[in-house]
Amino acid sequence: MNGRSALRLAKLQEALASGGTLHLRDAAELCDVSEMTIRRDLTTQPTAISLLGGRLVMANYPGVTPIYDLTEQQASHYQAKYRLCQRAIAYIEEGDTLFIDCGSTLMPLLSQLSHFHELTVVTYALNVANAVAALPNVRLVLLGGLFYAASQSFGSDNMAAAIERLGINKALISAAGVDLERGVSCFHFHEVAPKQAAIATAMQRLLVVDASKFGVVRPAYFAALDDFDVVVTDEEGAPQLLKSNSRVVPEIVIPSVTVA
Amino acid sequence: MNGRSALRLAKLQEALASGGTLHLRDAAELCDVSEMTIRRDLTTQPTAISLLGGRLVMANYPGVTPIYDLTEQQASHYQAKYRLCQRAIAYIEEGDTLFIDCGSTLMPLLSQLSHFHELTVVTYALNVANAVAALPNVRLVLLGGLFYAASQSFGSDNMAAAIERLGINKALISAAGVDLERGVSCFHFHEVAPKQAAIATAMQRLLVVDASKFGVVRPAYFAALDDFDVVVTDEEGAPQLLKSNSRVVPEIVIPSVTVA
DNA sequence: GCGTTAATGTTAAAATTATAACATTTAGTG
DNA sequence: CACTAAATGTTATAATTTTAACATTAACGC
Repeated sequence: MNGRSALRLAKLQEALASGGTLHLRDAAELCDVSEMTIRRDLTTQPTAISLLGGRLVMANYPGVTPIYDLTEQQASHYQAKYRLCQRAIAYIEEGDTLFIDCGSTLMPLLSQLSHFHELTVVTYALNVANAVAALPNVRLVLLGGLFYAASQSFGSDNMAAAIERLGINKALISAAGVDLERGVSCFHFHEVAPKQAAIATAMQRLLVVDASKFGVVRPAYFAALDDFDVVVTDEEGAPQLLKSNSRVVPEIVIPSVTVA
Repeated sequence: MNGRSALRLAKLQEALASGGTLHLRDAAELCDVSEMTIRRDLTTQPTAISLLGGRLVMANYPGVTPIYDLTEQQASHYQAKYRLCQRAIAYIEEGDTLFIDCGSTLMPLLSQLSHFHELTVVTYALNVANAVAALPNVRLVLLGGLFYAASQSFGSDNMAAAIERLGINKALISAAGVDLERGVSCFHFHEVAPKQAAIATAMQRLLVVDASKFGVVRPAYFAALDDFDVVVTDEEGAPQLLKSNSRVVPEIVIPSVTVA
């Protein structure tokens, strides 16, 4: 009977909603059925709950335990991101107030922040906030507003004003496209205001992008390349790539491009 | 050698920072050691990573997969919370703009919101935001500010103003203490401003508390009991309990207390 | 270099979890 | 009421994960 199966799953989902895991054994007891029935519910019905080594967890929980495992390839693709952030972290100093942009690029940076004694992170991204909230040594300021699921970030009218009120030391900005002529761009328009405000306020502006973004233009323009003090990227030939992909660029001076 | 173990864990933690799980096998390969060494790292060193059925997950991820399992007792204690929220949800209607307070009381309510077609949730709590962010049918407005880990919520100067700008329909407020004479109170002072602003703005004010909070006074007072239109609680004798625990209360009229 | 100790690897056994097959119960139908 | 089919339970078996013991390797001091 399909209906009862759905009821059980709803019950379990509600039990898991506030976080945590539930052992299959406990789940079975909670629903007063056998473990096998719970297993069958999970495989038969489409559900947000997944079974991980005998324990039920919410699969869709943000940043949480997704169904997909990081395979080796993903892990090595992660390596690239990680190295990129390793270079970026060289610019961070004790006591800094950092603006951290949304997206996945800067995520590997965050866990590294635990090595510092005291930092402040300003962000408008939920995934960034979650990662930073777990760090006891880092003060977190989240700029709220209406949530945009696509970028896991918030947008609001007075975000620019809120950013300008903060004493941001260094802005770490990510981008989806970088072109010498057409400038630096991203996908979502609501990201433009916070990025621009951070660039305007910060004492030091770092653009953190992997080389695959060079020569690419995305819908939302938010800065010229020379608005940044430093461009942190991952390939040796990145500056050349940047030049070759755009047309005429004699007068534009690339800032100090960091290449390990 | 302790140092290398820590290095490996750092590497793995960074790999997991952006969410996801890593199979023990892949973790071992990533670090170029045997699975056994990873196991030992995990048991020897204190770390935020936990092993769940052969997969590495971040244990401290907010609302995420904590190390503790919900035992039966916790699950049944959850039952109480769940029933409380079941009563609260009766007041929610299609299209509502809800203010959801911080704390764990209202968490079971959130997954129930998926049954509606369209809702808006306003909150200043990170755990609430995370749960709501996963719901495609609910618009999320997060009120940001400085993060307070103790209550998983944010505080800022202009939060009251931000709340008053929003058209909040119903405010669902939780509390740590309710006393007829001394009013409604919570633990943290930074919660007072948002709670009061929500109470001031909302068209309908619901206090959602289990009966164990009656007769209790906590440091931060934020409202009188009759500031609320509805008190949702879980025990039959709750209103009586409320009366008996305070001293003289002839003139105070308890609003419509919901008891199933 | 040698001996010592910590770190890591290997292997086998134990415990747990997953899968499959078949038995039993329950709900619905004529 | 008997019959059918879906749902659930039970059991055995396979696969995986965990634990423990011992072997091997690497680091360090003298």
